[in-house]
Amino acid sequence: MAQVPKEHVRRRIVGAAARLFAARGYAATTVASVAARAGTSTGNVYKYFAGKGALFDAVLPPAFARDVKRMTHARILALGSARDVRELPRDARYHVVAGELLELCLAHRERVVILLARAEGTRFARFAENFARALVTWALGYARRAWPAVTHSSALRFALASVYRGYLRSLAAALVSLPSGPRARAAVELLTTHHQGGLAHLFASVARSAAPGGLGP
Amino acid sequence: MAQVPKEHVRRRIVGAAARLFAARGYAATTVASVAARAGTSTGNVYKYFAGKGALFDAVLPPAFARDVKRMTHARILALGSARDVRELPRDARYHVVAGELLELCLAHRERVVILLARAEGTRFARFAENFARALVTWALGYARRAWPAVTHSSALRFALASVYRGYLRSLAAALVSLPSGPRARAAVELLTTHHQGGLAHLFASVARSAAPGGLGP
Amino acid sequence: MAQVPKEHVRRRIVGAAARLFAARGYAATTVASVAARAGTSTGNVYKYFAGKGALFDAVLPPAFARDVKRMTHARILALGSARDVRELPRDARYHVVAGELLELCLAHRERVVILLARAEGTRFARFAENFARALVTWALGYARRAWPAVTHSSALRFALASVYRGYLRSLAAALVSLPSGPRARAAVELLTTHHQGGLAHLFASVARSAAPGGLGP
Amino acid sequence: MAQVPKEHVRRRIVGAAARLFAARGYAATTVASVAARAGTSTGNVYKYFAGKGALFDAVLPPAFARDVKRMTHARILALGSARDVRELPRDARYHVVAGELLELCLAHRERVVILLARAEGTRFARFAENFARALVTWALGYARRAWPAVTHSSALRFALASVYRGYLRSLAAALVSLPSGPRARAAVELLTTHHQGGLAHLFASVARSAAPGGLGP
DNA sequence: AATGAATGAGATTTCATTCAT
DNA sequence: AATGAATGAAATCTCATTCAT
Repeated sequence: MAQVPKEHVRRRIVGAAARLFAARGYAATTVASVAARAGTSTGNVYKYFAGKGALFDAVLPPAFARDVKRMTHARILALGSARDVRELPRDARYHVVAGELLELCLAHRERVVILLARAEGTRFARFAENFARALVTWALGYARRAWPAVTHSSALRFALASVYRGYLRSLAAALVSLPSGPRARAAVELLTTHHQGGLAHLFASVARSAAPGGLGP
Repeated sequence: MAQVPKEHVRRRIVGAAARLFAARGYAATTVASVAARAGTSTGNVYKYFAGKGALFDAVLPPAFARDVKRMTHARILALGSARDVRELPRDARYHVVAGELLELCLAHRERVVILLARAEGTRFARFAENFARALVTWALGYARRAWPAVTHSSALRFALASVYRGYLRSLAAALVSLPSGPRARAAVELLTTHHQGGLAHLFASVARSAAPGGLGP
Repeated sequence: MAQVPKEHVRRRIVGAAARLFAARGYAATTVASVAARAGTSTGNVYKYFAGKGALFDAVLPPAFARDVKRMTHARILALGSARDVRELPRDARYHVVAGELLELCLAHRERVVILLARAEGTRFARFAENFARALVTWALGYARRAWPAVTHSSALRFALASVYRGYLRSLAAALVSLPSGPRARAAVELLTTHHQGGLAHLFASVARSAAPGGLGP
Repeated sequence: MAQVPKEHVRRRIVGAAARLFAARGYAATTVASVAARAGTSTGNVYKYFAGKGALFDAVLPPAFARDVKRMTHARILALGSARDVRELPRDARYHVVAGELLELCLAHRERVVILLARAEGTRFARFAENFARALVTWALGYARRAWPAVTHSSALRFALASVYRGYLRSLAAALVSLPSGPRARAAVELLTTHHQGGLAHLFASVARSAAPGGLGP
């Protein structure tokens, strides 16, 4: 009666792959280990997926990457020229967009980690890098509005790219390491506080044309 | 090849391995590619090193990891309870220690990158993670002195760990991507500005027991 | 599926297998593809046949191979010592036998193709080769009657074997490629004209003990 | 000292592959069996060839197929409108061209077999088919000159294609089965006698618009 | 000491065959 | 009887490691 590949098994395989890809990376994960964790045989994985690549596509559909990129851009645009999020009204578009992005990430923890940090060997190997570059452009656009005195050195571009990559990875790590929703949410808020506080301090620092100076540990 | 002194060949192999491990990661680097880049043969690599693992140990001696850890700890301790680095006198111990750490990283770019971001498949696979955990402990110790009102939730511990991992990775990326010393230095300063500004904002935010609020893009 | 009589399903499977074996060869045909084309499941194929080998036996029973061999031999014997088929009377035994062989081949196109050209991997892998060898013996027997001057060199034996293999394969190709009966018949006649004309020329040439000389492109 | 992959081993591998491909076909030959027959290991084959496909390319370079095609065409063109090769003078271009083609085939026995009959699974899978089609066109061009009364039915085209495929295969078989040069030469001459005699008979038969009639066994 | 050819274990993928439903 | 998911052996290919020269 099994006319269709059992959705149950399929989900187990995708789930096992997502966990292993997120933990060890795509290249370092063997199909055999995915099968074992999914409680099936290596050969059977190929009943459901044409190959390791197709399995990856099932774990991380290309559309997902586009969504993450689009929503992140939207969040930056929604800031307008506000220097501090707290200036914005409770019902500002920013809060809606930021909330949606957070929900997306919470709902797809492993995917986010894989996309941002474990995609070695896949078409997304350079995604985090390219994404960070896009974020820099968007962030500098924001800086032009909110901190007009900021000058755009190549070191600044580089630092911003790193900062964003780190922020993204941190979000990914929080999502995958904290299984409970509320704790993950709390961590994401703290990370965002740090990230945005750091950027404000960085832009202020650069705007003063002063030598940058640190504030903490 | 009797013209080439033994030590010279050894250094060439270690150098080639360092570059390739830093660029592609340990697991994705083949011994053959190391030999080719070092201008020797695969077989000869095994005359100098017992195996790929031993080659890795030569590239990244355990002592190096300890040094990075120790010096980073020293830098945090040297902050004392200063909330802003700019409060400290020009000749404060902090500046000495921070300078030394920076020099160490600049002098061993590839090692730092490998240690923090390309150690998949080696004994240091989890180093960055563990290191970040230690940093959290030290950072919370600092927070107790500088921001006594800060409470230690597990979400805070987690966020701090992520923040540090991101900071370390960013430093690593700057070191490996910016070959010129001055540009690397500039980027490292900007990254540190962001990092410390973010932490100050984070601790202040937590200390106010207020909901955390962002400041930037 | 209780509506479908057992024998009906069996025939569908054998038919699908025959078509696929003839088109791609035994080895290159998967049981799954046979099942799919037969409109049933792989598992069910094994309800009717013990394995892929048994399925092949059903498609091409050993008796069929014997029939082809016997009738071909009969056709040669029926020639007697006639050098040209046109010498024979309309109602000569030869015409009966040749007609029967043609009908057999037309009625079992796929089987003939498989037997002569697509049996790689089966017990009939060398059938065409052995058959051709037998044909050579029979043809030399005929030559002794019709062209007594012909001498039996090993090169002649070999050439005859090849000629027969080619002729058989050509028949097979005509049978499988030309679905319409009349066109297949026309092609078979042309092939036979070529084949017999070629043999007559060959024997005449050898009988003259002259260096063989060609006549066409 | 072994700066270059040993030509000796390379030749052994190519030789073993040529023999096995010719005997069993490309698809049915495993790399392991090639290695075993070459007296080396599976893995080592990949030191010399990028993969099974590259090994095939080494056994049968694409240029070889072009040569066979070109020279065969030249042989037909060199016939002009002669109905019988024996009409041509001893020093006619035809004899030169035919001799060259024969030498090529004798020098590359296995290649010819593989090209014409054992290329399943390679880019040459349909070579024999396409080649035969080209030969038909050339042969009909010749027929227009030498036998102007011949009409071109589709059955004739088909029969000619089969005849040529058979002829080519026969040549291939002669080349690979008869190790001694003189015997192979003798067989090839007999095959050509049969082939050309058959064609002459066939064209004459069609030209008479009479029902085709056979002449032999 | 140096070379690079050779080895063999392990990864991905295919498919004949089995088995639970 | 029928289904198609599951299995596992075998094929292609990669690469750390060894070995003859």
